Formats: sequence, C-alpha cells, structure tokens
Amino acid sequence: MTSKTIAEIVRREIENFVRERGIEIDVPVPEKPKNLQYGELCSDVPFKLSRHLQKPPEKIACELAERLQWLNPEPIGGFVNFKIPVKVSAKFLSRFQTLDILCGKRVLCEFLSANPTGPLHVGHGRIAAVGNAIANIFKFCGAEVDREFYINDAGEQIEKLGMSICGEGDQYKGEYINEIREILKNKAGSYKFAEKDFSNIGFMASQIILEHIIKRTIDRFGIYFDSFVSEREMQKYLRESLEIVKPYTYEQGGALFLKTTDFGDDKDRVLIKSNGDPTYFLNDCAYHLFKLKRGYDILVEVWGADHHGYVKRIETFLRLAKFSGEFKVRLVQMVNLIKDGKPIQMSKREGTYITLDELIDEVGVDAAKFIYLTKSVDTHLDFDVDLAKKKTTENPVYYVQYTHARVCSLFKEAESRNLLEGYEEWKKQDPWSGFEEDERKILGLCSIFPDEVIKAYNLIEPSVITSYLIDLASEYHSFYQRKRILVEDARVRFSRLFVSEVVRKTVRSGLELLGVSAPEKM
RNA sequence: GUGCCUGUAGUUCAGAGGAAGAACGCUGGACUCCGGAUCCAGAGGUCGUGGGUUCAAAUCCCACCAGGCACACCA
Repeated sequence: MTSKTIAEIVRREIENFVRERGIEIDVPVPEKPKNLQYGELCSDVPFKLSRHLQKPPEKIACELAERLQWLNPEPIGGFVNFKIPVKVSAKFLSRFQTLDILCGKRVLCEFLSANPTGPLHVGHGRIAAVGNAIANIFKFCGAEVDREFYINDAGEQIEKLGMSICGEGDQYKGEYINEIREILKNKAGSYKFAEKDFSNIGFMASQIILEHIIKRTIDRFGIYFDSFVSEREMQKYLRESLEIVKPYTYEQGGALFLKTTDFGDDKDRVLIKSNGDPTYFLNDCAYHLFKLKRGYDILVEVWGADHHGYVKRIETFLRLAKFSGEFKVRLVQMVNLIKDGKPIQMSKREGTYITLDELIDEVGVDAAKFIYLTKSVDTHLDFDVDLAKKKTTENPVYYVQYTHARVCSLFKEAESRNLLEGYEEWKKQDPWSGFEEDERKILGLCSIFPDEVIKAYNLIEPSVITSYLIDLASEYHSFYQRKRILVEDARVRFSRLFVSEVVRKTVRSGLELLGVSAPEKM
C-alpha cells in the first residue's frame, strides 16, 4: 500500500549497503544536486563511511556505484551521482497527486487570522499565500487538512475601532472607516450612535469589515478557509482552560498570572487583568483548547514574525493541556514595500499602507502569490512595487506558466495536424527506449517531484516548490529550443510529446500546490 | 539591554555539512520552423568580520559588526 518515492528507495538501498558493512549511521535521503549537470539525485555517504571503513571515499563511491547499477550511477570523488534512467523514472511519473507519509493524520492549519479592523495589506498577502501553500503541501503528503481563520473580534482594539467609527478617536484611519460609518448610520434602529456604545459599534464594524472587505479579498486571492472561528465564541472554553492551568497560576496585584517561566518563557504572563477581563492570551488558550477538542494530530500555525514571542506561551498551554500531537509554528517574516527605491513606511493606524487588493490590481493574483512564494519564509521580503508594476512580463511566474501553456498549445497543434494518431497505443507498448539524454534528464527531474514536496513539507517551506518549478521550466524551454517535437518519425515524435506531457502534468501539480493557476493559453 | 530573523554577483535572492548558483540589469548572438512571454554565450564572488568543530563550513558552535522585528494587565 505504501508507495515509496524514488529517493526513499535509493536511500534504503544505500542503507543496506551501509548496514552490510556493520556500520550504524544515519543515511540521509539522496538529494537533487545544486547543479543539475551532476544528475537528478546525489549521495555523499562515501565521505561519511570513509573514516569507519578506513578507505578513501573514492573507492567506497565505486563500490556503492557497483551496487546501484540500475540507477546509472557515476562516482565522482566521494559522491555518487545518479542520472535516472527512463525505465526507472517512468515508474514514478504518475504520482503527481498524493503521497501517503501523512496518511490518516488530521491537520489543522491556522493562518492569516488578520484583525478585523481594516483591509488586508501586503504583509497579510504573504501570510495568506504561504499558509495556503503549506496547507496544500500537507494535503499532498496525505493528511486531511482543515484551514482555519481566527477572528480577533474581542478586546480593546474593537472598542478603538468603534471610537474611530464614531469619530472619537484616530486609531484607525482610511476611506473604509467613513464608508462603514455611513453603512451603520443607515441601519436605523440597530443601535444608537448617540449612546456611544463603542464596543458594540466596533463589533458591528468588525463584522462588516470581515464579511465585505477581508473575505472578499480572500476570495479574490483564490484562497479558501474551512472555518472562521470567532474569539468571542471562545468564551465557553474559558473556564475549562483556567482549570487546566490553575495549578501553575498565582495572583498578584489583583491579576492572575501563569508561571510560563517554568516552561522557558522569560517572564510570567497575565491571564486575567486586575479589572477582571481575560487577556488575549487567555482567550487564545481557550481557542487552542477548542482546537484540541476537535482531535487534530498536527497543529500548524502560520503567524507573522511579530508574534514570535508568543510561541512559548501557547506551547506552555498545550503542554499543560497534555496535547500529545505535533505543534508546528511557522513565522513569516515582514514584507517591505519598496517604491522609488525607498521603503514605504506602513502604518495601519495612519492608513498609509498598500492593501492586498491594490497589489492584486497592479500585478495580478498569480504573480503576487508566486513572488510571495519565491523567497524563503525566513527572509524579509522586499517587494518592489515599481518593478512589479512595470515589468510584469519579466516575472518568473510567466516563465513557469508559459511552460504549461506551451505544451497545451503543442498538443493542440499536433492534434490538428493529425500527429497524435497512435500516441496512446505507443505509450502502452514500448515507450521506455529511444529517449535521448536531454529527454531522459527531464523525465528524471519530473520523477523526483514528490521528493521535492516531501522536502518542502519537512522544512515547511513552499519556496522549495517554486525553485523546483523554475528549474524544470528552464530545462524544458531549453529542450524545446534544441529539439523539434512534431517531427516526421512517429517514434521520435511520440517520445518528445511524452516528455512534454509529463512536464505539463508536473508543472500543473506544482502550481496547484502554490495556489497559482496553470493556464492553457496566455 | 534581552530574544527571534537576516547578511552570498551591480540589484533581488536560491543553496537541509560535501562540486559557488538563478533571475533581473549589462555585452554579444539564434532557426523564413511546434507560441521569440523562448534559447545560447560572455563579463561580474575576500559567501558581513574573526575564531572554533570537521577529512570537508556559505551551511553547525562562539564572539563581534550591520539591518529588521518583538519584548504590555494591546491584540
């Protein structure tokens, strides 16, 4: 039932090779070499065995190569490079949809969770794109994934929003504040402005912002959530949360503290303020209790980097609540907008920020997502607005999408010229010979796609997929330029069409993981 | 001051201890052809600095330098 990836199968063979020599070391999964001229997979274990075996790595590499003849190995120094033969890669080419390494696991992926006090800005866009891709990657690995948005619709910020709506404060600025004020004023009878019930007005405003601004942008950005959970509704878990943490709390100055320092935090944290209100932290404990109650095996959190101090606190609560599953937090670094060569100072309160909607207007959904996912999550992202506006066609997303469109168009052309006749039969008969080196190379690269997804999962890093797709697109464009595909000789034609078809499917699967469309025409 | 992230080509960045890479920009080229949104070639590097671990360090550890973020009875 388990279907192993090609790299995992090779790893096991290498492991056997190592064990037979009586050595117990971790055998890493062979990887895609940085430079593709070395092949599609590469192992460096001969280096690691050298000391144990008292032999030069070169010699061990030759022995290992001998053992793995079926993979067309090339020992070079202490490396063994593999140029995967077509016969081998063919067995792995159909696995573009799912893996089973997380089979049976239930995963909750919480991301975005933007405050419902204003429109989404470009920083949110990055978290949305990353969270969405991470959820897709977990799903690809076989997990059952739920995507969740936590609505921070309680607390002081809502009251401040209410004040801004009433024109009493200047916490939140921007055109949308005026628009919401008009909407609420027209809803006669639902409340009275005169009473200055800021918290109620703010809550109503937050609902409008969520429904009519945030959700609309989310839809437009091509992202969906299985559930939206309201902070207010977590009240019902407050008492139970408090029971869980009770043994580790103390009172001081009328407030209730949790001894998070016992769990590695640098100071104790307040659960209940001296005025009796719960803190955001306590509400969040309640929210996480609600997560636990739903029986997930893995909790994935995609948060902005400004929440990093918060990880320890939630970890503490989960430990006290005896959560036995995995808790994975991925912190997404900030986005700096660059305009006229200078960073733009963004402030939600001043209303001086670029919204995600504006960005989408400028560069489009696909380009925006792709740019967000090109950089590693740990890197501060400089998003050059001018560059994105002016030079959209130079964006790498088009480079990758073009591969897909090109193959689609190629097949249309082949069909219209009646050059596909016999292709399906050929695929069933003897398709694994007669491929040339550059065709073999591309098929080999496609066959390790699932291994790249596993790498992206292990690192929780969608940019692994982005880089892979750019590499693959580059190989195919280069191939396309060198070799004419719709040639007279049917056998040659079919093998080249087959390579093209496999590339198309792989690119499509990869783009799907990133949430980017794979157009048939551009 | 403390914690987290970052420092690689002119610029933006990939590089899970092993073989220095891409894109953009620059220079010069490519089929009367299946989509030129493509391809090929060239120039361009003390991997922030200094130590340490290792057969092997851009990668791990320590110190320093620089930038960003966070350090609330805000969320």
